[in-house]
Amino acid sequence: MDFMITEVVKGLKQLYNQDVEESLISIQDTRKEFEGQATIVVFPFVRFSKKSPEQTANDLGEYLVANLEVVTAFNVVKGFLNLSITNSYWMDLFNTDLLRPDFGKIPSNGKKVMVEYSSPNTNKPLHLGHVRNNLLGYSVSELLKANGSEVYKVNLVNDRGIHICKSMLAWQKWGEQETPESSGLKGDHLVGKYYVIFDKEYKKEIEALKLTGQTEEEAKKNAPLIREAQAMLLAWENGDEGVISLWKRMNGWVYDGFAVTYKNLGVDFDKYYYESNTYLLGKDTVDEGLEKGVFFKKEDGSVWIDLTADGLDQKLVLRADGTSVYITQDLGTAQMKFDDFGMDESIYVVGNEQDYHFKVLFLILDKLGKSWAKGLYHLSYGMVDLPSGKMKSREGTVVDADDLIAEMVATAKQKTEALGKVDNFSEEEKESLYYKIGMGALKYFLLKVEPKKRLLFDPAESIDFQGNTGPFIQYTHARIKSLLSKAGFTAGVLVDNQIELSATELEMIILLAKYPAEIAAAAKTFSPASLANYIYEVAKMFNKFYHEIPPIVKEENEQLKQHRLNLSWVTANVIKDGMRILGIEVPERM
RNA sequence: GCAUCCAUAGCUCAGCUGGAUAGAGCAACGGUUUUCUAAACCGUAGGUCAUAGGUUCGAAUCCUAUUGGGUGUACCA
Repeated sequence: MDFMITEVVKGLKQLYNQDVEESLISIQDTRKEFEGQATIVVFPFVRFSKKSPEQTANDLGEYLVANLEVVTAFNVVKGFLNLSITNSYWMDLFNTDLLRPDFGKIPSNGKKVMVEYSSPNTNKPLHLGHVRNNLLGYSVSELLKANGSEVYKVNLVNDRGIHICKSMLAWQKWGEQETPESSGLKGDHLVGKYYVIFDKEYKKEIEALKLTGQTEEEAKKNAPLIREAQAMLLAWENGDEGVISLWKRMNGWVYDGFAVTYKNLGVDFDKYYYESNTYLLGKDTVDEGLEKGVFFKKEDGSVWIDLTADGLDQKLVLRADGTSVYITQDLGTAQMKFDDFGMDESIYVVGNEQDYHFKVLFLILDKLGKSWAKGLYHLSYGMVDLPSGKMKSREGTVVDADDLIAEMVATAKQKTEALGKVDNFSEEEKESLYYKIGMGALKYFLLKVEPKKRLLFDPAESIDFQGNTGPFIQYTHARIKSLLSKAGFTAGVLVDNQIELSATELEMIILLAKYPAEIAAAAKTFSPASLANYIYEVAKMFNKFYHEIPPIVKEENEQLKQHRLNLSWVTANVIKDGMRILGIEVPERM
């Protein structure tokens, strides 16, 4: 439609002798109730046309009909100029653009982007909140790749700290040498079990201390368990061999467990970073900031930054004893990541409870004069809520990722079997299909919602297989595949551009043609959700088309048959490719 | 208190840089299968876009205030 904008600019120049920015011209789809396919809003032009909106639209309409061959007619409704465009224009577009095997592939834009996501703690298994993070991180990565960027996916593992020591200590005390092998538990679940035990015992100690007259706060500080955990952390930092080897052993169990969950989720990483390696970073950056006068030192030796002029608070960046806080290592890690990859943009996929932290982090890096600071972006997403309230991992009231996956696959199995369409599938094919459908439902459900919005997850009712869902889209794809094979479709056969198009066929071409623009728009806003909703539109449109025309397989007019198959083929390609970006597989049959 | 995000149909969500009569799905009700997969399609019903102002030819969209909710405001990570 770019040629249309160019022509409108020329027309306005000729009609009213006015130069107009292209951005002032908005071309949109004509609403169904009116004649035409493209609509130009003329209100912005009346200022210089000095005529009524209707008259202005008429002038422009006449100009376009006279000067553009593809525009055959126009009508004016209020300030809206509706243009009728020849079918052959759309057919040419379809033939030369959409039918190309590489339709939807966007050439490289030369940008390097890092996406950091997942970032789990190694003291407990992954839960539903992590699932949202992982799916978002993975699909945003794929989205940016599809838009022509070079993407590095990294996972910064939080493998040290007091919370890790809690699991370790509890295992030491009550674990009786239990291992994943001896217990049959997945490694991350085993470790998580001891994290919960720690919390339970810790709470008991607090209650006991409160009975002796201590306040809640004192009791929390003085409980023997927490003191032991702190001592363990200190020993760890001092390189105590016993603690380190226990740490390695238990972390190993967790990684084995995570590997399984990641595989099931279909996510992967180009590089892992570990906080046990990065937690001392950032002190150089602090020195740098002091030199540049960005930071200042208080009498006690602690280092701060004053952000009150930016509407934020004073923020500690280094303790008086010289040890790091959270933001210290994030400053150092940001520098290290840039030194490693030299990326133009860096996306942090982290929940919205850390909005403030990242605001501060990016602001500090900018004040330090880091040229790359403007390429940093916090992809913030809302929490996943349950009808019963919040998930609390310490209390074990979470929706566990592995349980959820298993449940989804089981539901897919049950629903598929009830439909009785898989009788001629092998056992292996069945298992693979149930997995694809179950995960498709889960992934689509989580991804179709705008990241920054909170998401309500009702295990009993939320996951559906009808309507705007993953399986609906998968089903549409499978249906097209079945159609193409029954009809003996060959790709790459062009149909004469004079062929008659139905209203739905025309709508489909227009919708499908938007695919590359949809990818670009979704990439720009880091939002898989908009792409997900677009794919749904495509699938819905196909189903409508499929129902309102007679069976294609039996169509005797070869041109018509080939054209309808072409249309189906492009639809299937767009669905498959779009779903791939979302990290969702589409089966060939279901 | 301050900061920040959110509020659209009974429920879950769309609604692009302001554009025409605000759209889907689920749930409810009715219909469609001797023809390519009915996990589909068609129809009915369902709305004061939280409230009140403002800007504009035009506001769900932008601005201000108010209400309700989430999150943050740690020398935790």
